[in-house]
Amino acid sequence: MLADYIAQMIEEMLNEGGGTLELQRNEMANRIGCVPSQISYVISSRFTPERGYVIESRRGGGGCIRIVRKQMGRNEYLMHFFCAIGDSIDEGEAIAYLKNLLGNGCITERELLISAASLSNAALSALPPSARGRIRADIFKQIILSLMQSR
Amino acid sequence: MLADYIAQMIEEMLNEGGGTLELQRNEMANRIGCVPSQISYVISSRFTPERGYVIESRRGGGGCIRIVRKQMGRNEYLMHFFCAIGDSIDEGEAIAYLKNLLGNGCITERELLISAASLSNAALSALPPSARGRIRADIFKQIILSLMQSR
DNA sequence: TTGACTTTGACTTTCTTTGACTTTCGCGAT
DNA sequence: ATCGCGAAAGTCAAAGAAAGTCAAAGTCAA
Repeated sequence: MLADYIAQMIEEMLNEGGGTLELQRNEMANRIGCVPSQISYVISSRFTPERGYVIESRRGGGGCIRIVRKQMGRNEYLMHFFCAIGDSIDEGEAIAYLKNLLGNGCITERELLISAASLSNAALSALPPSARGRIRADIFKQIILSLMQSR
Repeated sequence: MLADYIAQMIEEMLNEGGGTLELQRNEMANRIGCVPSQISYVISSRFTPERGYVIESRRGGGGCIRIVRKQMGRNEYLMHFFCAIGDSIDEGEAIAYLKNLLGNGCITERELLISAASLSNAALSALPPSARGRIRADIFKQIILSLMQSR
């Protein structure tokens, strides 16, 4: 299958590059002989943050896509929280989780403050209260994913 | 890419000059071998006030462009951002701000990642796109307030 | 047969490059 | 003083170069 072939190709390039890689979508699609969006598809379906990859890109002339593989470690722990959050969470519960993460050395005091600020009712005050839990859960999950990616 | 090359060049000259720099647009374009407006483009796209640069210029004979990298006190700096955010902000702009904060030592790499996660479209995907800018601005402001409190 | 995963391509958005045209400034001639 | 000229820099829009998005169509296994 094409997608798997491309994924394997990217994997190899990542190995050569010691875990990082910059590619040009059009150029690569050309070499392989597929449409450019196929490359996008492979990256978005296989090289996700959940699987430990960080993706950045730039459009326009000289644009490129950069893939970085982060090595997993104490990330099962974070994944546990990720799952525990569920579809919705209130501010108090979120702060309890953050304190837990602080206690386990997953985040620093300042990181807790920043996260708590992002998840606060103050930050979400423009939303109807009924919508906040849902959005807060989404934000919290993104934060945890970012923690899994860093260091 | 040309623009990046020029930007890097300016950055170096800025370092040599201890944070200030005067250049002549035509003369520089000539040296590089590009059209003069390319210099203007680089300056307006990369050396913006949002990123902490002040630009002045003089036209006419012997005219020049002067670029100053300004450093501010931490809280003053943070307040500047707080105001700059406005009522609404998109993800790209928010990330540019965060990178600036990182560059000025106001936040760490990990704190950038956490903040970027909170402000990402992914985190706000449950909201209609038209509402995201507004909420993102609120969250960003709360984050900045939390930074002003800590340390 | 259905549902998840792939493949494709048309269309959109973002960033870059270029050049024509405008505005401003300093200076020398009047 | 001031007028006019030439030397800058500013502005803007068109064209070009990538990457992103999305939905329709295809494939394949349960």
